[in-house]
Amino acid sequence: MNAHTLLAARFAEWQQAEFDSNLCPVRDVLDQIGDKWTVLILLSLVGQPRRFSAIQRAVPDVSKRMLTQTLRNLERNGMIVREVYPTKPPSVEYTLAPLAEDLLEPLAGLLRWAEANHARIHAARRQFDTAAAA
Amino acid sequence: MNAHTLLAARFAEWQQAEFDSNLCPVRDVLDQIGDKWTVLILLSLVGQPRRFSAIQRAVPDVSKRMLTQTLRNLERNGMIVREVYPTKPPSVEYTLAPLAEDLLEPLAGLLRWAEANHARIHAARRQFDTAAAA
DNA sequence: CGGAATCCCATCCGATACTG
DNA sequence: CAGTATCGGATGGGATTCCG
Repeated sequence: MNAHTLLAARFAEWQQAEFDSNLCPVRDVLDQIGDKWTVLILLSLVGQPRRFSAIQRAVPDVSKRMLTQTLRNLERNGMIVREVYPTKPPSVEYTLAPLAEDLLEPLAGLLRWAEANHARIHAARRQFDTAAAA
Repeated sequence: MNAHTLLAARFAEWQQAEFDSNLCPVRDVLDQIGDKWTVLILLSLVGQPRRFSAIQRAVPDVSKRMLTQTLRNLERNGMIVREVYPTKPPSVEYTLAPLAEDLLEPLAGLLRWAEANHARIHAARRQFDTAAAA
């Protein structure tokens, strides 16, 4: 069963029986990974746990506020584990949970597609924009 | 090369040489598919072109405003083709472009993961929330 | 039918300041 | 060090109205 057939079939199923797009797994996962920092933070934790400030250095643009918020949300969803070491000053280490490890595989597929095709996308954009200018 | 190694390596590369997260392909694609309607609309077009109002029926909650906006954006990115038939009243048909067809494969992987694991996510959330209540 | 225009609210997110 | 609290601008997105 190829991807087309599968997706078309699943979509048809979701539509049936009072389709609630907020409950749909598609949106459930896309809402999570679609935000500004989640994926970059997850990637920074691949293969190595990191402390709060180490993540902030690895993902240069993220503010403390958004880093805290995104980490909390990831922890809530069972994607990362937060461990506090009661040293002085305190240090906190974040580790990918098995759930997130499982996510890496399909995520890698998506990112491969992104790298392979973002040139095509930008070309399409330029063409569309110059056509629209007329 | 497994997904972990690949992702860690790519992430390390992106970090080097004035990493601009807005330019990074990761964000480029996630910004696109992470919004509220894009993926659902793409799925509604798998295997069959549809007209504007047919898409709206297929994706029940979308407003005309957001449908128009999302379709424009998809067209701009070369993901769909818009064809106008000058009938009266006019009819407009939308078709998946090859770029979007290519995207279906990695997207299907992600959605499979979502369906397989959203129960685990909800369980983690319940546990986190009850723990936080104390 | 397939939009475009306008209004408006909700939230996202960054900047800044403060804290145990 | 690893946060929390607060503010305010930008953006997302729904509802409604109008149009060729």
